[in-house]
Amino acid sequence: MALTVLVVDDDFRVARLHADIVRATPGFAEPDSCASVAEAMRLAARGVDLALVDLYLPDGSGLELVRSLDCDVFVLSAAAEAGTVRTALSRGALAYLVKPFGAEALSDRLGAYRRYRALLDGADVVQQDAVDAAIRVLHGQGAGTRPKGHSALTEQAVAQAVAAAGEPVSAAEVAEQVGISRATAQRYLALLADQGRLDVQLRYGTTGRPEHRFSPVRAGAGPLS
Amino acid sequence: MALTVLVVDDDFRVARLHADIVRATPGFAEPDSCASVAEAMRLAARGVDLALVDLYLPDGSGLELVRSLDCDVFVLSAAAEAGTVRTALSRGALAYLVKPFGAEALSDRLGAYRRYRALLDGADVVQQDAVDAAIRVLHGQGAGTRPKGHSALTEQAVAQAVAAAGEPVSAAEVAEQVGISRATAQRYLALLADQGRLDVQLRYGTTGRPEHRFSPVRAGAGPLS
DNA sequence: GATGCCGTGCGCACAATGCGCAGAAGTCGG
DNA sequence: CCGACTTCTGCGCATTGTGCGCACGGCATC
Repeated sequence: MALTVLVVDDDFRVARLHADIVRATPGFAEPDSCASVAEAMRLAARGVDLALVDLYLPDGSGLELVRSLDCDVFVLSAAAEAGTVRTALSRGALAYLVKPFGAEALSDRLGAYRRYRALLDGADVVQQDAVDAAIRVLHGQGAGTRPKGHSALTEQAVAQAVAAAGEPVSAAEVAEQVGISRATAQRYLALLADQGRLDVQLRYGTTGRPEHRFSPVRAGAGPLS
Repeated sequence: MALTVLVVDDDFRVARLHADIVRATPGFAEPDSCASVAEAMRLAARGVDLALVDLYLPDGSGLELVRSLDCDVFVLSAAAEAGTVRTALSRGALAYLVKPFGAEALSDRLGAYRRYRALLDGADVVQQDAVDAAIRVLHGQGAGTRPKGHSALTEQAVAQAVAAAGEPVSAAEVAEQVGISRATAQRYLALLADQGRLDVQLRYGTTGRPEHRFSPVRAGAGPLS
């Protein structure tokens, strides 16, 4: 039985992006989308397995919605205050993704959620082992499969350097920032771009090969220019 | 700052047992106890970090209490129906322990909760990797007992060597300090890092695989004992 | 004394990095 | 339009460190 998902985001482009990811993930039905607390409550009342909730909503608090919904919830939000994260988890969010994130990050967690449901739905009564296993499945290696020659720590450092830069940066600049070689920075930046997590622009105007400049993919609120 | 805990169980013997476990776990204040939903709401309103909630309560549903409480919640219950587990987690339970369980099971999870709080309280704004790390600390390996092939004495010696170093250290340095092999030091350091007790940095700059360097996790506001 | 389990060390496969360079991808001038 | 030149990217290879399977010693149990 395919799992039903409701995408709750007031930016229709973002909602569509997330719906596309759900659609592309095996085991999930065609997702619904809506843009407000009121509409989310109405659609969820029809029965839905999982809601993907942005915390910034026009008619109320996403955090309050997390508490009010009777279905499972993932929070997908640009809000990265530690207190917000804790409150969301405390109110029942089973996952918290900080925007911007790559399609694979969400897809992986959807896959993990499906396995979590399979473990708990497969039995009427569970032992402690099964409870622990289900929770671990849900929260296990959520990071995407990484090719050989790439380390999780270096990938994080590179992604953070780009995010912190506030403007497009070159491989050389990231290399200096992180303390790695230009070639290694280049490899990671290319990987992140391939995963859809970074945008690439070319800087023309000087002699020689144009420089690749990298910036975070914008999936947050506000119009894209 | 010691974390405050409220034990909610209508069996006073069980409540006392759980309170004793909390009392015996470092980093927690003298716990409060109560035996009903009404009393739990009243005591929690004064501010409490964590409630340990039994689902069978005389004046109402423990599951409803989980949703209503504004603090973090662990469910400790003999109720082992899969649907109940899912509902509890969906309503915000950060952990679910099926009665009867050993003192160590609860004590380990309290320790994991403390590290989870330290990770999230230690920063105003967090990155995705910090969110993931905090969740892993709460639900991952760190939540359980020590795996096979690890001794408490060695673990302690390794942790002390890192604490005493005053700067990030490599596995080879810890091995030399403690008098164990590099591979064994590596195993313990990796475990402690997975448990959220140590930070890992990579030392770049030479050809070959970068060296993992370990240091104590920077605690959040207030000293952890 | 035999057996099984636990924790450790050993040794090695391989993961992840930097180096250096070939060549890709531009600009510029004739 | 084309060749020369510049600047940058991508990649093969050597290097260094990690992670893991397995053997072994010690100890507890029968």
